[in-house]
Amino acid sequence: MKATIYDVARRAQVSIATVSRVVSGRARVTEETRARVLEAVRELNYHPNPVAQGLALQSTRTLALIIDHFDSIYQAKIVAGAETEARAHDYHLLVQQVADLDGDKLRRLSGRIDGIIISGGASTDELLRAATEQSIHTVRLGSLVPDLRADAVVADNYKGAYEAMEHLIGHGYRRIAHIAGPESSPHGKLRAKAYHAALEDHAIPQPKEYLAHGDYTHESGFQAMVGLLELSEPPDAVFCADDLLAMGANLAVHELGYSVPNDVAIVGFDGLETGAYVTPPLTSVYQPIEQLGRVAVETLLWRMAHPDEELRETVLPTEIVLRRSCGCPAVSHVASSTAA
Amino acid sequence: MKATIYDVARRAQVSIATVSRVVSGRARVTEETRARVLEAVRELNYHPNPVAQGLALQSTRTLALIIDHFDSIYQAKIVAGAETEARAHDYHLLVQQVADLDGDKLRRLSGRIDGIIISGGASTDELLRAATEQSIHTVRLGSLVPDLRADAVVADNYKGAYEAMEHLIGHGYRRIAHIAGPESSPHGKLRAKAYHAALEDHAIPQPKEYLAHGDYTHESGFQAMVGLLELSEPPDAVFCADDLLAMGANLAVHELGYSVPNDVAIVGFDGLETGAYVTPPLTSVYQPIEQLGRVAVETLLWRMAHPDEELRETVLPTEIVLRRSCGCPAVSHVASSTAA
DNA sequence: CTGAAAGCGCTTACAG
DNA sequence: CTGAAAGCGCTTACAG
Repeated sequence: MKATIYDVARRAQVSIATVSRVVSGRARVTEETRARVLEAVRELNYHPNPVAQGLALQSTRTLALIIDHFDSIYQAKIVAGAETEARAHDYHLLVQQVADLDGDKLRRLSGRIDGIIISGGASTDELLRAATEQSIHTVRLGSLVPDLRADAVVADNYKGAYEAMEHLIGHGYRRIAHIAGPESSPHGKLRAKAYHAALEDHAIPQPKEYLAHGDYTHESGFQAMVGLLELSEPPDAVFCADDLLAMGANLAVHELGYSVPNDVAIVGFDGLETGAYVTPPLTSVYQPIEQLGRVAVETLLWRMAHPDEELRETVLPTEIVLRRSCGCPAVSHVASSTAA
Repeated sequence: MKATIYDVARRAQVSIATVSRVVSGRARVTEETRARVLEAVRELNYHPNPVAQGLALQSTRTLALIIDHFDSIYQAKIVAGAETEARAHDYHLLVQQVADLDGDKLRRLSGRIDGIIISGGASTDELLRAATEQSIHTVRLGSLVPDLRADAVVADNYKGAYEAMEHLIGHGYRRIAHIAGPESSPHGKLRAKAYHAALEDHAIPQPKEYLAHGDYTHESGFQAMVGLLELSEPPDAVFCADDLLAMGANLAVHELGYSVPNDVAIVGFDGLETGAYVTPPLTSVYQPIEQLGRVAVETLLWRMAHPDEELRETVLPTEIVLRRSCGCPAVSHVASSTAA
């Protein structure tokens, strides 16, 4: 029922080679034959079978996006950006949830894709070696890693976090705690590093108890904050490694009868829209998540076209969004954001 | 560099047919040859090329998930569920953002997938006709539609919304408003219908001004609530078509100097975890979003195996999660939820 | 049980 | 410019 290139050739009285040429536009064809072929194509509603093309061309025109778990708005936005950019270039996007991608899993996937975008944490040394061997181009959602043959796309985690800290310090807070991400998070590590550096640079003490850990969930932020508030000298400000932690922390402050930002100020990271709707609206470091997905695809496509260029790392700027949880007297929950 | 079936055959001293047989396990082979082939497979690290298999078998073992835009936690969870289930059956998942999928776009996709899961709103009459013509199996994330040849997977929107209304009525509220979803949302329509029915059944007046509309964003919920509060007789409770609307509405109440739930109670829909972390924690109708994605894939796979069975609609139950925005005196932001 | 061969639907040197 | 043919890497009747 589905027309093939043979059907078109027969109807247009030409060979399949000619049909292929006019459909692909990759070679000169007489205007007259071309018209005949096009006519047949339309009549039969012919569309080349992409699988057959894939076999002949050794290219699938599909990319894979690999992230350990698709369960938060972050992943949704990465997918949104990546799919949009892929589609703009006539590529398709496959998604896969794999935390521990290895050479073997990669090999099973490799036949159906031309390249992969992989969440920073899962792109291990072994994996990249395997990818290289199978000549699968790879871009990391994360920083460049020495000796790993993978381009990188990442937000400026360190700088963003540092600015958040300077903002808190500027408000006059001097007992600043940090609820960090899990140990396994490369981004989290950079944000924690900036936390320490900013305090150090401003000669502000940083007691060990002021460093707590969560796993990027609301509840872990809640728990961490409870711990912080039970300290004999609780912090007067907390910088959280992401907005979910910050929202959890914020509720904990309320639950224990304190107030944000009067008793303790809070700043998050990600700049999620939802942060504008908690009480008080959450100050946060915005990172362009959807754009990260878009640029990752862009980079991958570029790499596929230029296999021998040197590694490229794209660092996207962050921007602090001032709302009220930091102590700023904002006019409205939306108007005060500096980000577009 | 990548081993093909020919390489394996040569090494094992058999024909490619035999290699295919042992690798696929679809036919009897002497234990001895089988061992030789397996040995060669291992040595060469052979994995069949899925594209070639796809061409030969006329099946790609990949499914497409089509939703207009991947930008909220809802879509992330659908992807999570769908990909998990697909992977469990050795299928892959392609995602695509298309609001107005039509026969033509479908045809371009059809060569690379065996079936599609499509967001309710986009599965029009025309589309389904096209899908049927191309014998592409389709499952709707939404209700069954008369005369449309597509299985359906959906949460019990009507019942969930009705229960939410009864809960508010049980609290004693009598001026209950509704912030509905956009006109284009099938789910939204059902929730609005339940709103009206519950009031009707309890002989509670429902002034026109109490029906507002949003587009499932925080900000539209905020604006709608502002409008409601400016009424000469503002509502004392508001049922929102989703949690984002509810969070926006909640902030609006605070911004205008009122209190939730004392001045106006709020109930949302979706039961997002994040709703537990606003102030006050949001009562909501939980729907198993990830499971919707999982069951959609399950249904699609079942349909592919049983093309002639009659249409199937799976309705998943919702469950009201009592937190504090409705007026319930909850012990903790988490402990009071009735949902697991 | 095993192999030779055709077929899945394309693309692209190679001739003419 | 156009066609015949080989090739992409598999699967599966059909013989033997």
